[in-house]
Amino acid sequence: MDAFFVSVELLERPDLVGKPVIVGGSGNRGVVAAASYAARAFGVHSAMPSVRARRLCPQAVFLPGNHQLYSEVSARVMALFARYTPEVEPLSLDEAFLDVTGAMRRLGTPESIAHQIRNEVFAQERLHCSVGAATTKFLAKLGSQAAKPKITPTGPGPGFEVLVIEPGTELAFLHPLPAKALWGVGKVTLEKLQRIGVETVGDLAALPVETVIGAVGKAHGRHLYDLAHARDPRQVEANLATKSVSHEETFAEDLFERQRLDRELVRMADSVGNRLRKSEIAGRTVTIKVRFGDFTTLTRSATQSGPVDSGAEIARVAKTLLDQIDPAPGVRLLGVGVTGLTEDTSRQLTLDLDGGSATSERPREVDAAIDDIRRKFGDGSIGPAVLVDGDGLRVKRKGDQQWGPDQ
DNA sequence: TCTGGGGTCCTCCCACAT
DNA sequence: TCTGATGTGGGAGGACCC
Repeated sequence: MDAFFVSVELLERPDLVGKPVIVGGSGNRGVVAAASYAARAFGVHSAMPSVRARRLCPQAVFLPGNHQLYSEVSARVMALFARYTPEVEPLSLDEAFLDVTGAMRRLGTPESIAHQIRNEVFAQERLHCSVGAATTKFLAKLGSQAAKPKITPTGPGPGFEVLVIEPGTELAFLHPLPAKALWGVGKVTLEKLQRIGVETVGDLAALPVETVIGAVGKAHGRHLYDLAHARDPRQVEANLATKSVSHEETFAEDLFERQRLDRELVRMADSVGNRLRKSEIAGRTVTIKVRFGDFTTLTRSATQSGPVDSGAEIARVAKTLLDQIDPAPGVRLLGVGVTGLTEDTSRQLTLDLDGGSATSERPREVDAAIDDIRRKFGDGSIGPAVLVDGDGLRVKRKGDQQWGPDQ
């Protein structure tokens, strides 16, 4: 999807079409989630600190973003894709891989299918998308990027809309591209590659694989070398299992008090537990993440004997992990996550070696009752008592603060 | 310039078992 | 019984993606 978040917003705000619009965090610690093509002409791009974006383009209209709405639109678009092929692998809210091999006899060439999808997405959602078609996922992705509208100083120019990389032409397309275009080449890897004289994908492809491995490591080097030769054996995989569920937040101001941090942990653990139970999964490893004011970041984790999905249990483990960290320098970001996920949500019975003392474990019925109440009356209807303050109960939901704390 | 949130994957180190 | 090699899982950190 092209400038997805912004495009969804413009459906509600047609008065802003053609103007520089930025979706993202408005606060001093926020970042740009998406920028309209008019804003991009000023050098604004996603992941840029909002402060800088505002400096580059003071006339831009900032919108706070609506993660829930984008998820709903995304789900409808993904459902539309599924009418073409069951092999749909969502990559994010606004991107997906489709394996249309099995649909070609029914629907025509990949190029024809791509146009049909574009037209149908626009007819249904009034949103534009760009499509790349190729024999591998990686090349299809590069194709879709190349097909997007072009950014020029005078505004957006039309793109290819659909770009097919025909079999046999892969290397001619790939090799002139900058090495940064390869999946897995970010700032650090690019510097390592530049040290051995690599600027383009073609430069990398011309080197012996051992040289690439020497520069960036074994697994990474082998992978990049293969991509540079247009070799990408990964299949489109529908129904990929989630591997972790987490919630993290940057605070508007650094926090120093342990009591306040504990409350935030409970809030986040409650959100993570809620999402785990909604997905009917549970995980054995609880991880906390702490980022200090100077941006140094620590993680601490603990693996339990059995899977957990209860907010109270996750919070209990998270608090013991936080005991290992001194918050005195000031905590900028706090996060809680669960990994080692399994669909087996049956709870491990533990030996109570304390002679029957009360533990934090509580019957599953309590969580089940909470879930029922939330289904009927909304997420904010019930929650841990510690989260009740002057404004009532405040719980956290995914996407509540997607792009940084508000102003 | 000053850096969000939700993820995945890889590497290194260490402890422990074989 | 001790020692070294090897495999494995957990923990921590980091790079990268959208």
